[in-house]
Parts: sequence; C-alpha cells; structure tokens
Amino acid sequence: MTNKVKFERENVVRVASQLFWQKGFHATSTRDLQEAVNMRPGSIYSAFGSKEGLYCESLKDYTVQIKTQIEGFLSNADTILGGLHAFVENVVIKTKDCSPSAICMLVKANSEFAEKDSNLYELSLDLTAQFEAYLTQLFTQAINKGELSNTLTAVEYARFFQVQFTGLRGYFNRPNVEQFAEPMINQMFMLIKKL
Amino acid sequence: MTNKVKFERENVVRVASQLFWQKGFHATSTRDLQEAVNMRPGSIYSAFGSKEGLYCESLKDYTVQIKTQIEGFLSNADTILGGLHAFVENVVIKTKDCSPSAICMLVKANSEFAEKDSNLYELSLDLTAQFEAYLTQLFTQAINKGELSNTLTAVEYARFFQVQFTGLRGYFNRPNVEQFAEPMINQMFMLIKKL
DNA sequence: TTTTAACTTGAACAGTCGCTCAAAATCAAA
DNA sequence: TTTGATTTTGAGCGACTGTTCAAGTTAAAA
Repeated sequence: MTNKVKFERENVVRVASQLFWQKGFHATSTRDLQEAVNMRPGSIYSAFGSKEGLYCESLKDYTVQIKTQIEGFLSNADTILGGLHAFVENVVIKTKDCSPSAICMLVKANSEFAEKDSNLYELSLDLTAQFEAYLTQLFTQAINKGELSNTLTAVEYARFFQVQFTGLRGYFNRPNVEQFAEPMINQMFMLIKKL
Repeated sequence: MTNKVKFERENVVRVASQLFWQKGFHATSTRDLQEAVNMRPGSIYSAFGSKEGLYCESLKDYTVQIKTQIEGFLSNADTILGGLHAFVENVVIKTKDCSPSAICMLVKANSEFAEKDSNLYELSLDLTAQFEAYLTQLFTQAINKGELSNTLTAVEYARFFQVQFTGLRGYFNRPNVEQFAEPMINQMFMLIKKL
C-alpha cells in the first residue's frame, strides 16, 4: 500500500444521496455532485465508476438508513405498531423540514425511471421488494404478538402500510397542510388496527 | 390572414403530454418531442415559447382530461361513490397497460420539481389544489345524497381519497402485482364508507 | 532518502442540450 | 397572377453534459 483515499466513502455517499433525493437523478449534474462532495471528477469516477454507480450506492445506502431508523423507533416502543407510528410521525411531521423531500427517495426513483430495462429501474424494484419483505417480517411479529388480528396476512398489512405511507408522504409534499398530518396519521393506524 | 398553422394544437399537446408523463420533464429532450409531435424546433418554439411552455400546457391538458374522464364515469353510475370506484378501477386496472405510467402525471410533477420557486413546481401545486377542490365538490354531493356519513367533512374525504388513490397507483407501478389491485380498491372504498 | 504504486487534480473531449433565426414555403387577399 | 404577412424549415449556436487521462501529489515500503 502506498497511499490512502482522502475522503470517507460513507460521508460522500450520504451527501450525494441527499442531493439525488432532492433533485432526482436526471436533474443532478456531475458538477453539482463534485461541489457537494468536494471531489474532482477523477476521484469520483475512480471510486464509483459513473454517475449511475454513485446514484446506485446512494439509493442502497438510503434504504439501509431507513431500516436503521425503523429499528431505532421499534427498540424504543412497547409494540411494533407503536414503533411504526412513531417512525411515521417522525418522517411526516418532525423531520419533514430538514429532509430533502417529503417523498421517499425510493418512491421518487420508482417514479423517475420509466424504461423497464434500465439498471436504475431494476434497482428501485429490487429495493422496494426488499422493503416490502422487511415490513412483512414486522407485521408477522405484530400478528404473533397479538397486536393485530389475522384477518389479513402479514404481507397484506405490509401492502396496506406502504400504500398509506406513500400516499401520506406524497400528500404532505406541499406547503400549508401541516395541521392535517397528525390526525391523518392517527387515522391510518386506527384503520390498520380495525382491518 | 395569409397562412394557417398546419398542426392541430390539441393533438400536439396530447402527444407531448404522453411523452412527458412517461419520461418526466428533465429526461425528455426537445429532440424527443420534435420527433413525437413531428414538428421542427422553430414551429414548436413559435407555438409554445419553450420546452417549459409546452410542458405547462401538457400538464394543464392532462388535468382537464382526468376531470373529463371522471365526469364520464359519474354520468354512467348511480352514485358518486360508484362512479369514483369505476374510475379508480379503470385507471389502476383496465388502462394501466396502455398508460405511460401507473403514476398520475400530476403526482410525478410534484415529485420531480424540487425547487420551491420554479414555475413548474408552482403549477403542479396549483393544479393539485384545484383537483382537491374538485374532489371536495364531489364528496359534498355524496354527503348530501346520503352516500356518506358526515363524520368527516367533504374536504377530509377528498384528502383521504387522494392519499389512497396516489398510494395505490404508486404501489401498482411495478410488475407482478396485478392480482392484488381489485381487492385493494374494494378495500379502499369499503374504508371510505366506514369512516 | 529513494522508490513506487495509489490517489488526486483539472483541463479538455465528444456528445447532447435548449433554443435561434435567416431562408424557404405557404396561401388568403388584392 | 401577384403580393405579402405568416408559418415552417433545419443548420447551427453557445452552454452544458458525463466522462477521460496525463500530470502532479502523496505516503508506506525499501
């Protein structure tokens, strides 16, 4: 070994992730990225291969962060549903203003990449499926612990959660609706329990 | 008068709208548009001023089309809710494969334009607010006709509808989930009636 | 101290972008 | 048939895109 990389890969990916999340893949130029991560093109390209490579790593990192966040709320809550409720409130209300977008980066990705054969479209599908599987695990636990009836299967609860959560985040991606967030989130969890 | 325009403005806007809806604003190049609408740059720019101008007109036209579609389903249904149910089924199930995207163009616009001060961001907010107002009218009628209880106000029903509808369309913007569409739509309308 | 492989730099390339405008084509009115 | 305002054409402009790579810098190993 003769020389070490100067940048911390984790930080670079996190900063890039924020920019991509905010502006989307196509509207983010490599020069935007260079400035944001304070690296010259050569370094970026030797580390990530391409703009697409960096986006790819950014999106993967994003989903890891999300799961870590959920785990945090779950470990501080008495119930699975309580943890998820706190997580949703945190995303939709508390961290809305310091977030690049109210809309989930994965949902944005799913919306942006139209061509069925593109790498990034496939990636967004994979990560989305993984997230649904993760949610399904959580709802399996919730059913087993008796928090939920088993009139719906775990995966059906997971699907319902995703539809509600995505719908809510889309709705609150606009100004002057903050006061409706709390009641609508409460309504969402009331519905889940009553399903 | 000495010469007339050769193209039909309505058709051009409709074709452009399909392309913008599929690929998004940033990923659609003016050359893509030129080919799709079969016009040379000079003609496009004299008619619409800019790429942004054409997008603007396309998005406005899209919302008009949506409202027209809903009116059609309403006039063929016995109840407001029945009409909306048929409309949602048509969008999510029947016309999914011939549509540029499962996701509403307006929702895509809202997701794509991040800068709070851009014209297109403002436009998407305006049109979204207009659509919520339109839905509120419909739910007012539904309440007055006794189709719905008045435990929720009309605008609250409208918000609920938008969250569900947007969430569902996002969810079904992926392959191999078609079989879940019908039950989830039924669930959505069951929930509305029980709220 | 010298060597040397790894890393960083940034000028620059080829391609694409949104857009312009002089010239050609068009067609109702004279 | 001639006129002349209007529309269409498409070559091409300057800016910007993603990306490359030769030259410079770094620091562990010899």
